[in-house]
Amino acid sequence: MCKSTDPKRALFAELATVARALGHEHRVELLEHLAQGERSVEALARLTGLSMANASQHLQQLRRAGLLEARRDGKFVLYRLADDGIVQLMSVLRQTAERNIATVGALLARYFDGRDGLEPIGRADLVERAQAGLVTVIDVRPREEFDLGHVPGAVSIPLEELDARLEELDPAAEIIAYCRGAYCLLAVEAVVRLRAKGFSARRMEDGMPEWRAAGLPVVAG
Amino acid sequence: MCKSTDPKRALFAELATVARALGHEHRVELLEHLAQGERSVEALARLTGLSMANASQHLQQLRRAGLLEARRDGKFVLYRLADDGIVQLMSVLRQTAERNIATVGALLARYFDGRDGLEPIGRADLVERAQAGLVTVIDVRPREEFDLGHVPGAVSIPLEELDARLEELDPAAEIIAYCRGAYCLLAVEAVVRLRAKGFSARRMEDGMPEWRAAGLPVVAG
DNA sequence: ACATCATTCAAGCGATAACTTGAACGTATA
DNA sequence: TATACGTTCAAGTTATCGCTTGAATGATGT
Repeated sequence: MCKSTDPKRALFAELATVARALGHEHRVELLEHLAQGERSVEALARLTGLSMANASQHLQQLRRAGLLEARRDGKFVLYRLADDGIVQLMSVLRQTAERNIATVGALLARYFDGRDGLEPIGRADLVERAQAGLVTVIDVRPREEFDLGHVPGAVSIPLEELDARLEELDPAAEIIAYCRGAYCLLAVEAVVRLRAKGFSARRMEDGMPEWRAAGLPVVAG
Repeated sequence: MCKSTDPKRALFAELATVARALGHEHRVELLEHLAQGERSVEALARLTGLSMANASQHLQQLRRAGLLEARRDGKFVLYRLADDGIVQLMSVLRQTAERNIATVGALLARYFDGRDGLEPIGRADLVERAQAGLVTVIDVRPREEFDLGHVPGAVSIPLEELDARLEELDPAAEIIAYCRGAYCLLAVEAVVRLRAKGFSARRMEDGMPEWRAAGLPVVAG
């Protein structure tokens, strides 16, 4: 009667295939890094602590699911997200996990609320205040990620250099730190340190991938 | 230096747990049915063709991931989505799959474009034309799903009854059919049959879960 | 109390996934 | 051409998943 059974099942299977690709801790971490821009297998293996072979296999799995694309550049193979919408998928997945998993809520409470009492500043707010010269925006990611794209007007101060470069910062202005995204704690760490030195500091909501996904301007190089 | 490694990994693991719960064809299908409203294990097993024990295990897996909740009603255990946001998660997952998986595109082309040349009508459009009395809206899902909630003014004509009830339909009005969602082909089948009988018919975009998620009014009973 | 029915649990089997190791492939440099 | 290095492939081990079967649990009705 209804001929939909077969193709419907096939579609469910495709959805499941994409979901299964997201269903491993290491692949989520790889995607989180790739949300910053394209990376070589070696760089990803180093960032995640995986063996090359293992990272390569996970990356191929993600590519088979259509989430990643790869291109060759010299002796390197560079992977990148196949689509900007994948950032949105990760974001919705994160929201669901936040709402549904008690342990996530507990972790957030412990690592954000406990260490970073102030609310993060929204992106729209930030643009406004930056134009008014009220805030100094710092990018605390490694410099290579800064070079691949950053918030206009932001200063690159990787977390490692923060303590040594405090004199560059204006003690009168509020300092806004950002990093890779909602679950990247580099900016939280920066805020904690800056406050300990007497600065007024907050972190930006989310991070670079969400900024990019929101269609806001990005400066590279 | 950065103490984020441990909790960050834990968060990635939580995201992966939620994603893994979506990573099986049968669980996607169960969620698709549960997007219509709460269902007993027996009903879900019947709808999906799974054994009771198997369906039960998949449902428990979804519940452990925080996607479902269960309550007891007499001798039945009724499962429901833990959160309306899960519909959104499924929707984004579907969008990603559509963009990324060639086979999904091919399936859609074959089963939608091939059989249903006209574009589906949007929800806003539908509301407007229904108020103007220009269209007849029919709900081709099984009656039990209609009873749990349907578009205001819609007539329940399960697909099985369609051929027998053609005289109820106004040949002058355009007929809009809808069912469970983007991947439910009941409405497509209805449109094909109605056109074969000379009616002017289209399907509504998506289906009941998305209608509900869009905040549009729903009538029950 | 007993029978009934929906659901869950427990055990067992086959299949798949994750990780490691070592070798093979491709590209750049000496 | 030979070497080095990034990447991928292939094989093997361990662990987990999916499904079935049969028994156990929990609520209902006779």
